[in-house]
Amino acid sequence: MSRRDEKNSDNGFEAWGGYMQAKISKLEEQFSSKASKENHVSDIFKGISIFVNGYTVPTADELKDLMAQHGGVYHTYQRHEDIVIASNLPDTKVKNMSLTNIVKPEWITESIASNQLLDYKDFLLYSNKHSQPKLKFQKMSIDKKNKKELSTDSWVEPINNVDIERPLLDSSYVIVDSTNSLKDIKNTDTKTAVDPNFISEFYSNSRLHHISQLGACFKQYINDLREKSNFIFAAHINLRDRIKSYNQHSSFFMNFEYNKIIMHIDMDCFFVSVGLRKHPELKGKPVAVTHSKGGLSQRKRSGVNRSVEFELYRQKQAGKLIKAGVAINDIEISTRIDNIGDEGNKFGSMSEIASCSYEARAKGICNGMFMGAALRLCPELQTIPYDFEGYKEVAYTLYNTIAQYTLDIEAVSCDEMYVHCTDLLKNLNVSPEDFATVIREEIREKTGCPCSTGFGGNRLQARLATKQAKPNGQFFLTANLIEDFMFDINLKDLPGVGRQTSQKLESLGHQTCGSLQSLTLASLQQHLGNKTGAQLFDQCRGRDRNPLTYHTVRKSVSAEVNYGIRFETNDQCFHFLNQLSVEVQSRMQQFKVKGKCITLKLMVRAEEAPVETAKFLGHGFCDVINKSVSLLEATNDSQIILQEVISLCKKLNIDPKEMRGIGIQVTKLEQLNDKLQKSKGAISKFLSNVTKDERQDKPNLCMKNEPVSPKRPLLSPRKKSPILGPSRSPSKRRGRPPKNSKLSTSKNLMDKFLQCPAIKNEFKSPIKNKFKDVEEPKKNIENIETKRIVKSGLLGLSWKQVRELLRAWFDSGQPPKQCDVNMIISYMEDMICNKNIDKLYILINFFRRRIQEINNEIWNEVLNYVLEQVQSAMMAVYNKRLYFED
DNA sequence: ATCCTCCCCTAC
DNA sequence: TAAGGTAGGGGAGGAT
Repeated sequence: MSRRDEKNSDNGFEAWGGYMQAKISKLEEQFSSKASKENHVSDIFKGISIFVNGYTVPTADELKDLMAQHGGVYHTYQRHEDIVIASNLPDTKVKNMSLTNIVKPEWITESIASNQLLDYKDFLLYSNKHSQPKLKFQKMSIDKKNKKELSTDSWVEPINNVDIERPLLDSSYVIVDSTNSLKDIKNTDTKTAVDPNFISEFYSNSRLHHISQLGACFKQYINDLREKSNFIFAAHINLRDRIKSYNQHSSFFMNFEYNKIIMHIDMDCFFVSVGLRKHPELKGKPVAVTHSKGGLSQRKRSGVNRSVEFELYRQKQAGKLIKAGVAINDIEISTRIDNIGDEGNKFGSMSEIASCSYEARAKGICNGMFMGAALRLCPELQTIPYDFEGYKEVAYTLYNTIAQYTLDIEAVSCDEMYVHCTDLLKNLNVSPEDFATVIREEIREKTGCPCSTGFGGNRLQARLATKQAKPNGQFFLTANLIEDFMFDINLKDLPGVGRQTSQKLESLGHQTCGSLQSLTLASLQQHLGNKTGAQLFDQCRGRDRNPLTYHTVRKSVSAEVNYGIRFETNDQCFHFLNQLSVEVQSRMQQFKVKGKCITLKLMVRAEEAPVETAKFLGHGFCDVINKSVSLLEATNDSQIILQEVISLCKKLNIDPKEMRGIGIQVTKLEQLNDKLQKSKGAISKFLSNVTKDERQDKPNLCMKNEPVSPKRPLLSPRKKSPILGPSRSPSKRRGRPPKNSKLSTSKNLMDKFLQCPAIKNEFKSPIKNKFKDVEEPKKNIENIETKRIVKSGLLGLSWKQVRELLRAWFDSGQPPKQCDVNMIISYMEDMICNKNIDKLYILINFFRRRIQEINNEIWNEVLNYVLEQVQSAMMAVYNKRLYFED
C-alpha cells in the first residue's frame, strides 16, 4: 500500500463507497452542462474493454472470438487469472500490457484537457462498482489549478502502484465499454432479486404492477363510495344547463324509449395522453411510452441466443395450434418477437411499449410490442417515460367526475369503466349523446386527456361502441344498428376472446361474428367448453346477459416477480421468498383478509432454452410450475406463508440457478373482523333486497323526485317535514351498513396507493370534497370560504364566519329566536338559488349534527322547520328535494 | 354429481 | 439493456 495513503487521505488509496455515487452525480452534471454529449466518457479509454471474471463473464474462447471479430486482441492478466483484458485496439502492444498500461497516460491528459475529467480520482470511478471494495487503485495527487500543465509522464508513476487485494470472484463483467455513455456505465450495476431492495425498486418501475394495483384500488373505491352513498348529486343540477349551452335543440329528450342503457368509458391511449401533458411538443407525433430511451445499441451479454429462444416461443405456439387441430402450414405463426433485431442491433430493444399514440398505431405499432419491432415499423417513433403519479391523478379525476352523476359504476381498470346510466338519463331527461358530449368535455378539461364513450343496451354493446368511437369520440349503438354492426365485428375484438381462442376459431374457419353466427350452440360448446361456448354464442349476436357488478369481493391475494430473478444458491431463493411473503402479508393486511390456501408459482428455465435470456434479466422461455397447500386455519402471517412456501419449494426441488420467476398466491380468503363482517353481511343482504325493489320504481339517485306536489311559494310554512327523520327510510336508495372497518380498509388502501396528494386544485372533484366534508364538516366549512358580498344578514359573511356564528348560537345555551332561525333559512335559500347545493348540504349536516347533540325539543323543532323550509325552496327551484341519509 | 388441484386464458 | 403483475373465469382430469 502506498505511503501517501497514511499521510493524507486525499492522496492515498481511495476507498470506494458513497463517495462513488456522489462523484458520479457530480460528473453527470458536469458532462450534461458541457453539452458534450457526443463525447462518451468511455472515449477516454479509446476502445478498451475490460472484462472482470464473474458468473456472467464470457469464456476465454468467446472473448477471443469477440475480439477477433473486431480485429482486437485478447489477453489474460498474468497475476490474477480472473482479470481479463481485451482490446479492440489495432495496436498489438496490448498483447503484453499489464494493468499499468490499461490506460495510457495521454488519454487521461487529453480528457483533462477537454474538461471531461477532473483528476485521476474521477477516472477511477468508471470501474465496475461491484469490484469497488476489492479493487483499489492508488490515487494520484493532482493540482487541479495546474492540471493542464501536468506532463504525460507525471501520470505514469502512480498507476504503476495499482494493487489488487484479492481476486474479483463475484463481480459482474463489464468495467468499461467503449460504446456506452457515462449513464450506461453507472447502470452496469443492475440489481437482481438478490439485492435487498429489489422488490420495491422493481415494483416502482413495473407498469403491470401499477396497472393491476390501480385497477384494484378503483374497484374498492367504488365499493366504498356506494356504501357511503351519502351523496347528493348536485352536479345533476348543472348538467342540463351545460347541455343547453352546448346544444340548444336538445334541452329535452322526450322520446326516451330504451329499456336499459349502459355506457362504457375509456381513456384514449391512457399512458400516452397522460405523458403528453408533460411533453406537449410531441402531440400529433407517433409516441410510445416505454422504459427504453429509444434505439441506442446495447451492451452485449454473453450467452444470449435470441434465435434459439424465439424459435422456442414459436414452437410452443405451433404446438398449441396443432393441439387445436390446425394444420401447421395453414397458419403463419406470428408472435411478439417477430421483427426484433439481434442484441446490439438498432432494432434489438426488447423494452415493451406500454401504450402508443394513434399516430403510432397508424404505422402498425400496438401496445405490448417490443421497441425494436416498433422502430422497424416507424423509425421516427418518439418515446416518453412513464408517469405513474400522473396516471393516478388522472384516473382519480376520471372516476370522481363520473361519480358526480351516479355511483352505478363498474370499475374495470384505472382508465375504464361501465356505467349503468338508464336511470340517470331518464331522470335528467337528456340523451346519451348529449350526456357523453358534456362529460367527455368535462374530463378533457379536468385532466387534459381525451376519452371515448360508447353506449349500448348491454355491456358488450357499450364496449364495442367505444371501440368504434375511438379515438376521442362517442357512439351510441342503438337497437336497430346492432344486427348489422355485429356482423362485421372481428372475433378478436370480443372481450374474452384473446389470441388462443381467436386462433382456434380461425382454424374452424371463422374470423367475424357474422360468420360465427352460423355455428350452433352445441358445436361452439364442444370446441370451447360449456360456458365459453355459450358466452361466445351470445356475444357474436350482440347479446350479453351479464349485469354490471358494482360490488366486488376479493378472492385472492398474490405477489409475483418474474423479472430479475437470478439466484446462485437456495438461500438466496429462500431469502427472496421471505421478502415476497412479507409483501403478501402486507397486502393481506391492507385488504383485511386471511387465507387458507397458499400457492407457489415458479417459472423455471426450460431445458432447451438458453441460460442467458433474450431480454435483459427477463424470464426467457420457461416452464411454469404451480403447487399449492391447504392450511387448516386461515393465515396472513408472513412467517407461516414463508414456511409453507419453502416447504413447497423444497418439494419441487428446482435448481435455484434455473429459476426465472417466483410468485406467491393466497386463496380461500376470509375477512378479518369476523363479527363486524357477519353483522354487516346480514344487513347488506337485507338491504340489497330492498334496494332491488326500490330501484325499479325509484330510479332517482339522491335527489328525490316529489311524487305529487303542487308548487308552493317559497317559504310557505308546512306543518311537518315528511322528508327527514327516521321514518323516512323508504326513500333510501341503498343502505349504509354500520360504520365499521370497511372505511379504514379503504383508507389504508388509498393511503398506500391511491391517495393523490398531488391533485391540483383544478383536478379536485366535488365528490372528493364532499366525501371529506361528511366526515369533518367543521374543518371543511372553514376551508371553503366564499367571499360573496351581499346586502344583509348572513349573506355577506364568509363560510367561516357563518360557521362561527352558528356555533356561538348553539353554544349560547339560550333558546333559539325566530329571527335567527329566519336568518339561517334565508341564507340557505340563497344557497339554493345560487345552486350552491354542495355547501348547503354541508351546512345542513353540520346543523343537524349540532342539534342532535343538543337533543332538546325546541331545537329539534327548529331543525325540522329549517329543513322543511329548505325542502320547500328546493321544490320551488328544482322541483326536487334534497336527499339526506339518516 | 361435486369438489379439488393444476393449468390455461384473458384483461387491464 | 429493463423493470414480463395480478385477478378472475373456466376447463381437464382425478378424488370423493
